[in-house]
Amino acid sequence: MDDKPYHHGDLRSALLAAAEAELADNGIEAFSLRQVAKRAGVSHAAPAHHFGDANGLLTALAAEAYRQFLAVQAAREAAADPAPRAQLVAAGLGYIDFAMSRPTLFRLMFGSRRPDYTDPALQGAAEAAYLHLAAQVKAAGGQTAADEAAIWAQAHGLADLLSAGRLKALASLDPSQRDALLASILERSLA
Amino acid sequence: MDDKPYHHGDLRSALLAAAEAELADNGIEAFSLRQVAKRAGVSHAAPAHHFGDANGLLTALAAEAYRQFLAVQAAREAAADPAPRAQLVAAGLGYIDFAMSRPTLFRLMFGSRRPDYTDPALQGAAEAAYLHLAAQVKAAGGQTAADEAAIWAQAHGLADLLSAGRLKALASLDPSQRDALLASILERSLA
DNA sequence: CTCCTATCTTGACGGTGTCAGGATAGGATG
DNA sequence: CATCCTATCCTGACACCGTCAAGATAGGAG
Repeated sequence: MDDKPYHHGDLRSALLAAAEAELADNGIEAFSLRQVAKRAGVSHAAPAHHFGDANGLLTALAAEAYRQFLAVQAAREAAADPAPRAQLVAAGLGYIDFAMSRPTLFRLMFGSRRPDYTDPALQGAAEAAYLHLAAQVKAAGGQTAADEAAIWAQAHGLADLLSAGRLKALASLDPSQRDALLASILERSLA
Repeated sequence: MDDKPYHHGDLRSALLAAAEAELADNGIEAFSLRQVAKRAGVSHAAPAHHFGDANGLLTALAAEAYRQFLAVQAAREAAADPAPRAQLVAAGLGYIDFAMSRPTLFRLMFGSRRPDYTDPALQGAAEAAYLHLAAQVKAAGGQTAADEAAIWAQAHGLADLLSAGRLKALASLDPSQRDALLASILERSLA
């Protein structure tokens, strides 16, 4: 039984984990800073010192989410054919995989204005994810802004619709079948 | 100067308009039912009788938004080449046009869980928009679920990223140039 | 041992959504 | 025309929320 020392030790990490769990349970609409504090076993005003305000917590969580977002894509790429086009498709599949397995985090990253994108940490993490995609597009032979927009929007659209449960035909497939179909769709957007 | 009669006359419509304005001004995160009531010049509890609760108002607003969403697409189609593939591209451009000109409504429709999709009115309006797209895809020669998903996700991804301001390269173009580029991207997703 | 600073708690404030109960208007019924 | 009746709208209350100010505590620096 953990007694509760006055000083938590690593409250910042605990609050981030509690926030992610709270977000997954109740959705971003019902997000409550006080509930997060209660889940972490701490008073309602404790988060203020680490994150400033509620949006500050969500900003830090979004930054961490962008890092995991990139990690999922990198893991997919490492397991895929090293040919540039195959790597780009693998990145797209990772993009979609993240959205489907962590839908509320994905929505926090792309569908909410609560995170503060002027925050250097978040801006850096989001920029890193974007630059990775841009580099993949260039390596695969893409040269124009249209090439970049096409593949990005294709992956993003699939990710957003699937994570929201709006593509029932694809959502009901086995992961392997679905990946094959998604890969074929992603390849359509390569010039 | 409008005096305020006890009975408003058409409070329901006035509240929907006020809600849309409030949404456009402050975003969905800061949406407040009391602010909407104040903007409509009515007490804070007046909306309850017409919409039940706050999500009820947003549900009705989302249903109306889906109708306008479809109307924008239809207007684009009417002004375009009647060939099936051109019609489908025109619908996609209307999809994106709506998202860029009414970003908060678009986010309400696709990026929020506050509207209640078990509501018959909303379900019907959203279904109508989907069926229109499906019919366009079929008319243009699409046969598989992949064809439908590909064009839908392409349009949706472009719409979502553009309305969120994440595709700066495309957002800075003239509308006519942008439409031409978007059309070429949409056509990539046609098998 | 003492102080000092970061950390956490308690208490308060205005704002929010929702519910209960009362006031009003305008049409339907007699 | 008079009466009722129901939809419409208001007032007041409640619990919850985010944020701020002030106090309590811990653990290291000197």
